[in-house]
Amino acid sequence: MNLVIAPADLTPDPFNPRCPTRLLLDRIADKWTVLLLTVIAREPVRFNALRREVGGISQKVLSQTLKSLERDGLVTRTAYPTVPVTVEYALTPLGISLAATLAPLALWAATHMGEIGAAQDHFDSRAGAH
Amino acid sequence: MNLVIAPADLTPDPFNPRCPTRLLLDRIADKWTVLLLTVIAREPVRFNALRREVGGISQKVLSQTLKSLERDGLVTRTAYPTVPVTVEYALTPLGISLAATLAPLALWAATHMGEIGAAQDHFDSRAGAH
DNA sequence: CAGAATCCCTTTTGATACTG
DNA sequence: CAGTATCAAAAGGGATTCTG
Repeated sequence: MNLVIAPADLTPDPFNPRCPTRLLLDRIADKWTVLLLTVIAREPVRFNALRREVGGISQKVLSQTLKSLERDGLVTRTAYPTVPVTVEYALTPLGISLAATLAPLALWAATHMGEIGAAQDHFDSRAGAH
Repeated sequence: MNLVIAPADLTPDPFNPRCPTRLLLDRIADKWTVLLLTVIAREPVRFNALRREVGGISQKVLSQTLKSLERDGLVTRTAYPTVPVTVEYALTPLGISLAATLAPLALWAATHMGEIGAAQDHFDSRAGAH
């Protein structure tokens, strides 16, 4: 049984640490990046509003992550000269396309996380059995 | 006391640290999990072959990650009583469905990583300009 | 071959305090 | 409001050694 999830030329060689998939994963596979991307995708949002929406993230980490996203061309940062200053984060077209690619993941999670939890319980009960 | 659990939604509330998307990301958003999933998806594979295919991963981390994947019900581990023993890892149906959901990401990476690199160069050159 | 165990270092993350 | 600076804690990850 051989599951082909993409044409041969679209499954880059993990042999090569420089394959695009690895480069992308090294960038977005952290605790917050994907989550921030999906939240900003809903609508442009300000710093502290974003922080409240994503419960549990510290100022520092939010700031760092947003800076990385901006550097990667996925997010724009717009400062308005109000008093006090307000800053709005939004997705770039590139960010929109990545968020769209990531979106099915949220659906998968909502559908299948229960199965994962059940598998964990089963595994743990068997491990503890002896 | 009447607790209403939100129905499965395409955009779950990141407000709640227990939303399925966050739970899934906390599990798979690390350096190797997604990569291993996509490699095993191609065909069942043995431990050291897997390690060679995914260059750069240590025995310890490969072992740990595979154990987590097995615990989550995403991967099966089958030991054959050969001498020496051979162990084959394959995806479960759940793992196959997750790998299929993740697959478009590899295509996105192949298509757009160049743009991210260009954005980084642009950002860095502007930052260094003053 | 397929790991488990150990040691150790690096990166990530968080808490707290302070600034324009 | 939107951050930065600093310190401390924790997790992640790697190199090496050993075993059934």
